[in-house]
This record gives sequence, structure tokens and C-alpha cells, in this order.
Amino acid sequence: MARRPRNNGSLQELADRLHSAAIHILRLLRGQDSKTGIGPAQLSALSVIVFAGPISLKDLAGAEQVKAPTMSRIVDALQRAGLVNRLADRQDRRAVLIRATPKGTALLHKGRKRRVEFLASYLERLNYGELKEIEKALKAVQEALQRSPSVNIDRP
Amino acid sequence: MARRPRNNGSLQELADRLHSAAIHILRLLRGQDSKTGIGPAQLSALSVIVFAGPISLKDLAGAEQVKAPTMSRIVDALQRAGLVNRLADRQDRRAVLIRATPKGTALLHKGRKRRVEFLASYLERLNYGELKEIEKALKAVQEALQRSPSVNIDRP
DNA sequence: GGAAATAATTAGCTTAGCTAATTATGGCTC
DNA sequence: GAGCCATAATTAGCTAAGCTAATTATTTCC
Repeated sequence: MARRPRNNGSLQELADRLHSAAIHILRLLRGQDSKTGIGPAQLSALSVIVFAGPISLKDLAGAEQVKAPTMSRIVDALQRAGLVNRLADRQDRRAVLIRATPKGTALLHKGRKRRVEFLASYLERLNYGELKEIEKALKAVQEALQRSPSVNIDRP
Repeated sequence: MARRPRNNGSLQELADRLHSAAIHILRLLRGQDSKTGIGPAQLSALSVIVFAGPISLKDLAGAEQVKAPTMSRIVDALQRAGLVNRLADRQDRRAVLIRATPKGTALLHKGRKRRVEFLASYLERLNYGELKEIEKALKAVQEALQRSPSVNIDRP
């Protein structure tokens, strides 16, 4: 562990600025999501389902930090829209697995592409050195956040 | 504008990773907000009100990317909780200004401090060089996002 | 001065958060 | 093996928060 000349005030200031940047980025990208035709909660849940593969309702609720009844409802809506299916879990008949349909998967990938392209259009104005710095910083941030690698899924 | 050896695919990949990092950070910090006692939409609106000072309902709705009736309701709830006041706007009698109470301001600052301290606790595991890289990258990101400096307020 | 535009609010609907209650299944102890 | 407790999902009821439509009051423009 390297020596750290930064005092706690500066570390907090850096945390503050990182926090602000994250908010700013996501606020910027939020506008792109209306084109998916589903709301934030459904899109977020769909993202987990697509990236994690079939997942129990319980685990999905946990990943989204909501209770099971809430997630049951969100899944209802996704199912009605033809974006996910509910499957019986052979290992545990109390459980149900939620799986994305091809339609759901396509919708999610399209939405994500839209966000990424939009953000890239902002990053384009930076030079090579700046982009390189962002790349390095992202590695550091990823490392810092790796306290619990159990759920490593990003969502919109 | 410096020469840029990065092709569009790599720029998109960087955007994708920046996007993911932003999501990851905010998802991490979200858990701290329940201690404020108000929900995400109210906390976000309160943050704008506190940092921007008294603001019209219309502008607040715009800043939060919701319609006026929605924001009217959110402000109703904040007012009931004693966190904001509605004032007549002397310049335009159609308008109403929303101002944070001392109680609202205190709640917001406490919540923000909680988030920042939590994030700082993760950043603590990084060394000086890594922190410096994050600092530089944040400058670059800030520059990239500065297309519309009109609303430069960060919210939870 | 009058018509059109604008700001805020209310009503009605849907989505999404919670807790409480219920039903079926799984695990553990005797 | 039986019974009890824990667990997973769903439903019901409530509140919060998103939208559109409608209304009222004020401002702006011709």
C-alpha cells in the first residue's frame, strides 16, 4: 500500500467531484432512454436480466435494491411487453427464473448502443492524452469499487 | 484539435466503460440515501433547489426532466415535510419560486456528506498516482460534458 | 384591447416503491 | 418420516412519482 500524501479533505473533495461527474453523465444520458419505449425501472431490470442471463425473481429484486413484490410487478410489465419470460426453476420449485426474450435482448442492446454513442459524441472533443487519462482513471475506479464482485452488472 | 489515433470503436468502448462506471458508482451510493428519510425524486429536486437557490417550478421541472404537474406534486411533498417553501415571484405573477428551508438545506447537506464519505471510503484503497489520474480524468470529463453550461447542478 | 402564449395547479390514469398477508416449497430437527 | 420454521413468489392495499388533459390566472404580442 503506497504512501498517501493526500489528507482526508482532498480525498473527500475528489469523491465529491467523482460523484458529481457520475450524476452529470447519467443525467445527460437519461434523455436517450425514452426511445426504448419502457420506463427507467423496467429498463434497468431488463438490463440485469440480459447481462446476467436467467435470474430468479429474488436475485433480480436484490440486484435492483427493491423488494420482491415490486420486482414481481415490474416483471409482469416486461412480460406483457414480450420482453421477458417466467420459467419454473427446476432446482427449487418455489423459485421462478426470469429470462429475456430475443425482443427484450434486442431492445436492451439498442438502448445501450444509443447511450454509448451519445456519450462518445461528447468524448470526441477530447484529445488522445485526455482519453488516455480517462482510461487509466476508469481502471483505478474499477479497482476501488471492487469490494463486492458478486454483482458486477451495470444497468441503465 | 490534436490528432486522434483512436478509431471510433475504441472511443465507443471508452464511453461504454465510463457509462458503466457512472452507473456502478451511483448504484453503490444509492443505499446511503434512505437515511435522509425522503425518496429519490424529492431528494434530487431538493438538491437542485439548495444549490441553485430559489427557482421557479417550471425551471425546476426542466432541470429534473419532468413535467410541471409532476414537479408540483414533488414540491407539495417537500413543503409538507417542511423542507421547502413556495414564494410568489414578484417579476411574474404566474410563477412561483421554490426555496429551501434551513431544515431542507441541512437535510440535503447531511445526505450529500454521507454519500461523499462513503465513496471516499472506497477511494481510500487507491494510491496517490491513481487518485491523481482520477483527478485529471475528471477535468477531462468535465470539459467534454460542457456543451451546455446553463444547468451545471449535480443532483443525487 | 384582444388573442395567443405561458405558469401553476388539479384530476385521472399508470408505473413503481413499500408492508402485510397468503400459498407452496424446501430445510432442519427430533 | 413428521412437523415446524424458513424461504420464494404473488396478491392486496397504500403512497410516491411519472404522464396527459383541463382549468385558471397572468403575460406577451399584434
